Amino acid sequence: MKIYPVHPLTINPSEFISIQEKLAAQVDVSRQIYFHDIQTVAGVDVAYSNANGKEMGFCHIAVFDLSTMEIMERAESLGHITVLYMPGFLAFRELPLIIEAASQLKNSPDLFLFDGNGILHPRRMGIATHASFFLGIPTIGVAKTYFKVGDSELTEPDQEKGSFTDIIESGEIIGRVLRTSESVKPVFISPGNQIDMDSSTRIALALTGYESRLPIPVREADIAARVMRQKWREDQ
DNA sequence: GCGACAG
DNA sequence: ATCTTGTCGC
Repeated sequence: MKIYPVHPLTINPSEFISIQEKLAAQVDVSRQIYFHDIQTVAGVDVAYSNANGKEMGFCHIAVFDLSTMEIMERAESLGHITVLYMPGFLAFRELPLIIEAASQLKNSPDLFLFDGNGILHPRRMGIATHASFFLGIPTIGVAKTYFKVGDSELTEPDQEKGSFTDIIESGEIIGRVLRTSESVKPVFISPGNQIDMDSSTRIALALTGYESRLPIPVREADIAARVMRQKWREDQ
């Protein structure tokens, strides 16, 4: 699929904030997207391996056909991770591998789901949002743990599947605490770009099965990335 | 200085 | 995220 060269993928940390602020001004989270409007969805995740001070990253992208929920295509990439993890700057750490894998996809998916946040971020520029500028396609962020932004407070949603509460900062809904299955830990949903909050919530819920609290594409990418790492270790 | 902290 | 064994609970 085509990748848009928004900016170099290897950047000096001193430029992280200015890049996020520049892109944040171009985010559009007003578009409604319905499940029946999309045919293929990609799940993305990165697994890591630390050895003698060196860190390797393994990225896997799994594309599902929504009509059959079968995997249509996969793409992978691996390489040394040079950027340290810092809350708020996950994209600069993982994007190089993600974009490398995405560029290998033969067909462009209709939507991307990420393990991490979208606009639920100090500068509304979580990894799902940042990635959308390179992909040119709607993205949704699905985080497993809460990333507190500003003075946003959490309200626990009901235990019933599908119930959610809003995460609000300065009057703006920037994310949702969503119970994807009854009585399981909730996930934190936020639109990445080119899609609105309600559509992101609906789609994330619709893509979640009984085997995991995570949407199936994200869960699949998570498992496959670990398999990549395991095979790599066996060859070392 | 202290606490918080997506993956 | 990753390092790691057993173990409490449905």
